Amino acid sequence: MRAEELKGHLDALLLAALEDGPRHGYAVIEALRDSTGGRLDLPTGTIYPALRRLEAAGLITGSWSVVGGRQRREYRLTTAGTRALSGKRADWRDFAAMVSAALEARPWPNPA
Amino acid sequence: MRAEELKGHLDALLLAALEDGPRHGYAVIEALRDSTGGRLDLPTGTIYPALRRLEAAGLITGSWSVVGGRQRREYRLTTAGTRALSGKRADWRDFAAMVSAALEARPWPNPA
DNA sequence: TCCCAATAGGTAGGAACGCTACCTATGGCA
DNA sequence: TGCCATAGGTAGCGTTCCTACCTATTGGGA
Repeated sequence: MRAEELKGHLDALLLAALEDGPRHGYAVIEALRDSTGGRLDLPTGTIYPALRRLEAAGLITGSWSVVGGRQRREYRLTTAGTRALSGKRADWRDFAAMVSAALEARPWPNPA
Repeated sequence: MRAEELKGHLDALLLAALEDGPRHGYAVIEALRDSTGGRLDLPTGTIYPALRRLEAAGLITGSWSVVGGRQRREYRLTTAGTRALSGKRADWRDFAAMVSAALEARPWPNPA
């Protein structure tokens, strides 16, 4: 599945992927792929700018490390990020309920 | 609720609002407001361009009429629009399931 | 030995889409 | 008379995600 429709929800997914421990960008991609059964396979050009955006917003912090000769930038949630995640989870539930209601609604229930 | 996160899903909502009969733009806004309990209150600057986009795509057709001295442009689903709606409903369900999975996932299930 | 795939990071530029802020017009009410 | 609700519309902006690139290391296969 393409992520064209993700607009506005990607941040929540990234924060959720970092919830259980620090990860570097490439591992975030794999985590999202795994947690969605392969349906969500995001390109690096989506992930890396998004992580920098979240870092600039103070929701995550990144630090460089070197593993096996390769540079890694590991990100972890900040306190603000943890708070933002729970807010975004609630937003998602509201949003999903709203869209489902509008999509499934019978607009002319013909009240008795 | 703002519709900032609607990107990509607005079309489905508009088509759904037209599913039970033709409506003009203003009535579409009211239908969405009603079917979501007032949570989704979209501005005209969102609705009118979107309806024209759907018309250009052949998913709805519009026709002018005059009601009470006011011009109205009534839109109705085309056959392609009906087909697109059921496709978009399925897309929404897949998308919602995917995001929910990723948001609620326990990425470290610590397999036995 | 050389090249490619996988892993890991990144940028530049563009397209899509919804929003804000406007504008026009009618009918009815204060 | 002026304003609000109804009804249609446009221009331009900002955000965000995508495509298409680029660099670099490690390890395996030809």
